Amino acid sequence: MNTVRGARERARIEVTAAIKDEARRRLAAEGAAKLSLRAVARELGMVSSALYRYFPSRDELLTALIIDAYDSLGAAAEEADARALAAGAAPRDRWIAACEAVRAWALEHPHEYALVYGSPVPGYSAPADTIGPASRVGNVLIGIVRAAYEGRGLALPPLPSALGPEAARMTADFAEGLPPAVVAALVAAWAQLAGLVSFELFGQFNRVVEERSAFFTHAAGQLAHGVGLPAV
Amino acid sequence: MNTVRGARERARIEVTAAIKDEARRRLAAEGAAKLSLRAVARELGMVSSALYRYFPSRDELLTALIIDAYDSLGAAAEEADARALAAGAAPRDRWIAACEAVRAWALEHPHEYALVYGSPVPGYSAPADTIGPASRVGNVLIGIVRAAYEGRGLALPPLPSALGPEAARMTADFAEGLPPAVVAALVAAWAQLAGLVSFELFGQFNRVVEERSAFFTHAAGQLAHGVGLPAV
DNA sequence: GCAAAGCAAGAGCAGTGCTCTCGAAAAAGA
DNA sequence: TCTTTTTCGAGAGCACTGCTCTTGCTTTGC
Repeated sequence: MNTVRGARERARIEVTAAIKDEARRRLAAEGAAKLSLRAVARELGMVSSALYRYFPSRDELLTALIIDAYDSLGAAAEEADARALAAGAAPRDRWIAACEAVRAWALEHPHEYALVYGSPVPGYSAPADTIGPASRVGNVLIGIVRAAYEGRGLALPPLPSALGPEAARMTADFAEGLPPAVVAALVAAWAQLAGLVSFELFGQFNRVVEERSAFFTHAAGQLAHGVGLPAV
Repeated sequence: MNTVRGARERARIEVTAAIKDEARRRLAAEGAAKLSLRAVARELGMVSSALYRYFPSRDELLTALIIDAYDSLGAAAEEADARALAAGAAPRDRWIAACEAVRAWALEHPHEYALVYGSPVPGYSAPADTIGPASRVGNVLIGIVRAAYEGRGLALPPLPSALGPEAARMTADFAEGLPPAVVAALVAAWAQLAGLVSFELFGQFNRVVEERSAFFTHAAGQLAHGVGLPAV
């Protein structure tokens, strides 16, 4: 099923890719709000109605870009962790490396980051095709913590009883084998990481934090501590 | 300067308020992306060009809504903290109360929250009139930590030396008297709080966290611990 | 009482997302 | 190989957007 049938099918794949590329270019230049199908079509030398053969609506185009962005961000985190692992880094340093990779990717692709972690029109529920790519960053973090845990265990204060069942469910769902308290801390740390990156990217740190890079590294270390990663 | 001069000035104030109210209504109903000046004008029985006498552009209208949202959110946090304080709550419980007030406000006004803490078109720098209202929530958090510090001091691990000058500058800028390590942790916690709320609001916790409320309270407690607030 | 300023209305421009129809080209079936 | 079906690009068109400019009317300040 991997073979491309005919010239038509091949052309379709190429045109679809060209549309996404051009859309990504315009996204990087002007942001999601000003991304217009007509402008993309114009730049590609086609008429706007022709574009609807490839994407049924502007939102569908954006969804495609979102999936690609999740994948790109996830890959960046995975690669950074793999590099740290190959260099023999301790779990805490792998964690920080992964966090810094997320931040670096976000700074390089601010509008794409905003697309995935900014405000996706509250109330909007992401289509199912996004949930796989969306979890890649989370999985990297889980993997790091799991490696640390399997090495020598992790010391974390016990969960309040109100959260016991919920943490157990989360553990069963996507982090089997880890202590529930660690999983709960992990999910929170994931959200907090995004908060740090978003604040820097969206200007909330203007006039507040100047040494962004050093500050972020320190905060990432705090997050590592929060999920129980030992300082050494 | 508080007296309203004539009927014209009074009318101007009323119309301006009516425009903002209607815009807020449409914002809550459909989100910022679909907020249209023409629709607001239509609903108010005026023609779209008339609206430009009150707001020079759509972005200016949104900026006005942003300022109001910051103020409303800040007031909610301040009130929650004042209530907790009046009830004799310990700093940690005041902290959690303030965090929960932020979350509750966000859940009640999702689109307005998205307007201020979502993606404000990266690269856009907030106009100066927003920085006052924007810092109200931060000031609440600072006040709580300050009360705890002045009571009995706070134990926090020392800062890495790379962050010393930056933390000292932040301390001098908006949290005079607190230990720099606490101020750095405070700023990070503020961003992390927003990350937690944003993730819940923007659907990132779909299929991940179910018991949102209990989870948030637990995470807020972790944040309190991170800034050094004692558990008792 | 009168000139100046403030205001609403309307027309108009350039742009948008999206739909529909039509003719040409490619693919599939006979 | 010839015919039918599917796929595609182009163009016109609809309803909408932000925004500007001009035209009169009303309120204000002198």
